[in-house]
Amino acid sequence: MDYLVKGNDIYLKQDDFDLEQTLDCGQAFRWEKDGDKFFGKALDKSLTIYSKNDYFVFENTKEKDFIDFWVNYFDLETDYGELKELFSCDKTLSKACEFAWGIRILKQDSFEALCSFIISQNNNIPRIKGIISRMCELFGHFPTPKQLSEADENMLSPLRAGFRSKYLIDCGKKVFSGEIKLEEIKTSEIVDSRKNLMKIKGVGPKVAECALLYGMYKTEAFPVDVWIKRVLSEYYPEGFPQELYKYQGIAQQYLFHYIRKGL
DNA sequence: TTCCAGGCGTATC
DNA sequence: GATACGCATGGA
Repeated sequence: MDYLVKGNDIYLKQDDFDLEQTLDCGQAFRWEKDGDKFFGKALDKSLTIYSKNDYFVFENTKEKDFIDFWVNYFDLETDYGELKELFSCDKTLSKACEFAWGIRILKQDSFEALCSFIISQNNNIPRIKGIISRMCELFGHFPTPKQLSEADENMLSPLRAGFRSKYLIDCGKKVFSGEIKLEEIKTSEIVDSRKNLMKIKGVGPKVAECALLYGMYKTEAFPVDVWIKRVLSEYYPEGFPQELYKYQGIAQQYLFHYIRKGL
C-alpha cells in the first residue's frame, strides 16, 4: 500500500483505479460527483475523495479509518492489472478492460448491497439513487435490518419505491429474525448462498447475484440484466468462457460499463 | 403517449 | 420447466 499522511488527508498512489469509472458504474448508488470531488457513503461512513496529480486524496480521513475500512472497501489489495491480463485472452473483454481500465469492485456491506439491489429491479440508476437517498434521509442513515423489519409500507411511502417497499420490509424481517443469516451466506458454497437469498421476497436470480458479488465478494457471481443479456447474445453465443469462471463477476462489471458507456 | 429501466411474483400450461 | 403478464415510478 503506497500512501502517506499529509495533514488531515491521506494521499494514495494506486494503479488501475479511476473514481468516475468505479463510483459511477452501477455497483454502488450513494456516490455523487461535485466538481472534481466525489462524496459518498458506505454504511455509516462517509468520504470525500478526489484525484490530484499522481495521487488519490482521501480528504479529512484518519489513517485508522483508511486502513480499517477504505482499503477494504476499494479492494486496494487486489491486483486488477493481473485480472485485466487474465481477461485479455478474450477479444470483447479486452476492449472492455481497455475502455473501463479503472474499475474496481467495491466491497460493500452485505445488507446494504442486498437492499440496494432489491430496489434496483425493473428500475433505472438515477431513480435507484434517489430512492436510496430518500431512504437514508428517512432513517437518518442506511437502515438496519431491525429498522426495516419494523417499518410498514405506509411509513416507506416517501421513498416512492413502488412495489419494492414490501420487499425491503420482508428483507429486514428475515435478516433481523435470523431466518436469513448473511454472515453464513457469505461463507457458504455459492449454490447454497443463492438458494438462501432467494427466500427473501423480491430477491430472484439477478438480485441474489448482485448481493453476492458486491456485498459478499463472491467474484464468480455473475449478474445478468438486460445489458449483459445483450452482450451475451451478441458476443458470447457459445456461452461465457469457462476458464474465467472464478472472476467472471469482475469481468461482467467491465462489460457492463463498456456496453452502456463505451459503445 | 408510449417505452424503458442492473426483475420478480404469480398464474397457467 | 417454460412462458405471459402485472407491477410503481419517472425520465426520455
